[in-house]
Amino acid sequence: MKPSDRNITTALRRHGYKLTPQRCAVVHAITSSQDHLTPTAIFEKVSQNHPGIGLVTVYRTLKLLAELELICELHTGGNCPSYTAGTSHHHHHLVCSGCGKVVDFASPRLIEHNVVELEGRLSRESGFRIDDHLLEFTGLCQLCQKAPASSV
Amino acid sequence: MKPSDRNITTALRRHGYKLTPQRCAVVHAITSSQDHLTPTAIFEKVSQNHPGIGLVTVYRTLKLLAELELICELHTGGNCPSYTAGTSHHHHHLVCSGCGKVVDFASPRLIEHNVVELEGRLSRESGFRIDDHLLEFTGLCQLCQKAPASSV
DNA sequence: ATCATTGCAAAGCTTTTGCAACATG
DNA sequence: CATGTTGCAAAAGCTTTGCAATGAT
Repeated sequence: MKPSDRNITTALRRHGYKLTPQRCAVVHAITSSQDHLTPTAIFEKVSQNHPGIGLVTVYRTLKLLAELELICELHTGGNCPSYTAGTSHHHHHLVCSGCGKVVDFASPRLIEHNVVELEGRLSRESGFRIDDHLLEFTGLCQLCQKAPASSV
Repeated sequence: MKPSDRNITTALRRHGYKLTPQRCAVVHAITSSQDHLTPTAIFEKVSQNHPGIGLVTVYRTLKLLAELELICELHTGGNCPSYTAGTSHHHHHLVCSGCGKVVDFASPRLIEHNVVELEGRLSRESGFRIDDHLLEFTGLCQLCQKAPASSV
């Protein structure tokens, strides 16, 4: 079991949840991928090593992990959310509008600094209590730029 | 008909689409609201003045308008996308994680400037052709802060 | 008059819920 | 062993598609 897996599984136990093989498998599927995966993709990945698992269990596990903020839930369009390892540590997104690929990047200090200041201003003006921020770029990845304008 | 409506409707005709009362109604529902509306909300709004309309037509119209970039499609979580007037051009979002309310704000010049520079760097490093960006803050709006921790 | 558009109904998806059987701590 | 968890099946969303009737240009 990878260290990142262990972080998550011990967190689960700390919160009083039981550690089932299914949960471990879902956790591993997420931590062992760099990409953002949809529930169905995770289900398929898990099914390879763990044939009996139910899609329902994947959904329930994802919901649980996201609520505990042990994984990151992202909505980029399409019908499904997608999930990725790593919590709220400020990584931001670069989303390909062609194939849906998502690349994370760390926000440079300069931006973070300005964003935090902006947060303060917005909070004062709007009355919101701001908890988090996300900077997202959309465009076309290298492959999709080369590809002839596909049906998408 | 509001000027913003006219912009959109003439754009539709320019693209060779017919100008039906249903389409006008959907356009008007969107331009006459400050909020981001879900397809169902738009359907209900339109139904008031236009009882016969089908939800299907609303979906089709939204899809069309979003493809032509005459309205802005936003995914914030929950199961539905939401739509708002204006293209995606540089307004950013403040999303309440309690009630889902979305407030737009214009990004200050300082941020835009830094973001554009970051875009260049990311583009070079990742090979993406970057088309747009979105800065999104999440938090709790004033009402939800006051509300006793609800079921959400 | 023509061809896009509408609305209905039905299908397709993703996601959630009810419940008996099961397995973890 | 007790309770949380699983998996099936079925329900509940939201969204799309097929098709005849309608209506804009």
